[in-house]
Amino acid sequence: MQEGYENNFGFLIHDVARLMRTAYDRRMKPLGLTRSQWWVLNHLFFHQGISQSDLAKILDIERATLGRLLDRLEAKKWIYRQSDKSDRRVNRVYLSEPKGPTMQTMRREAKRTLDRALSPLNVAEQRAMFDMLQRMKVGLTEDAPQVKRSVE
Amino acid sequence: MQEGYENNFGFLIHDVARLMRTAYDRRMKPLGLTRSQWWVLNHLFFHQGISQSDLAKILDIERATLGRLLDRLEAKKWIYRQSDKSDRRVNRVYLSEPKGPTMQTMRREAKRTLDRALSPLNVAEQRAMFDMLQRMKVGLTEDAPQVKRSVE
DNA sequence: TGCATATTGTTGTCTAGCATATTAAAATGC
DNA sequence: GCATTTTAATATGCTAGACAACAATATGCA
Repeated sequence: MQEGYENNFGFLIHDVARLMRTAYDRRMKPLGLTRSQWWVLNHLFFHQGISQSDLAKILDIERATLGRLLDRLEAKKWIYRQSDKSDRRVNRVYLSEPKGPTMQTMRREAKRTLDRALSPLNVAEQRAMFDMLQRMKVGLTEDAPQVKRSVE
Repeated sequence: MQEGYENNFGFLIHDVARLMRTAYDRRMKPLGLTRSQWWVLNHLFFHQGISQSDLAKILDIERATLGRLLDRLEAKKWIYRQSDKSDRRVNRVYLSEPKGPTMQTMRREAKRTLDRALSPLNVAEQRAMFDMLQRMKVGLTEDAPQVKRSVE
């Protein structure tokens, strides 16, 4: 029962992702925002007024998960929700204000964190890795959807 | 403010790890064990009687996180704790029994999940990726420790 | 010996994720 | 035009992770 590399791969990628996340969260802490929150804000910057469901699709997380993320962001006044006039089920989400300076700081810290994480790789490797990860993601997202459909 | 590949890299690896985890968890669900729980059991198999702190170090998670993981595993009778005779602070952790068949099933499902996730890559790429991830992890774990030390 | 310091494990609090169920509203079908 | 189905958002419960603070216990040093 040796641990061949196939066995560890899943945990390795998981670890690297986790370590990057915590490294980033540590840097972000003084700002009072987590990586996920910042990622939402960042997307909102480009999609002011998007509905929660659509945003969840873009971020590829569950609507429930996003809902609570937005609760926290709304409590901190980073965003506000406004229900759609023509479809009252829909909540449209807006950035309270394009909080420039904080956004910049976050972007800078994100870059630093990433640079450090990627520092053991040369540029060609970084590119290769990015490419491979993208292909993996596509494969994995193609897998998932059939869950909903299959009623045994 | 374009999203260059540096900006997305962190989120991409995060996504891939998450997708793999959920794919695996879906397969494991019938067994009543999550990926994290299985990973703990797997390590215990090779380290019967290890202390919680040491196990947390190996798994590279917080002691608190592990403690609660063990609570759940103990409640389900997969493991038991026994306090050390010569150092009463220490809890030693044991597998209740080397539950063979379940372990095998989990291992098989882990392999299937991984094979599918890696299917977009050829063997050389898989090797390269594994190698790069390992180097990244080393770099990241070397970073973290200084946190404890820095007061200010 | 005795006190300061370090270690172990737990608890509390927070974020984030999934799944499932529920409710409200809209869209569709007959 | 009403009944059914679909969709949007929320609520709830569970796991997992981090961090901080704490009690009990060891250890080290003066």
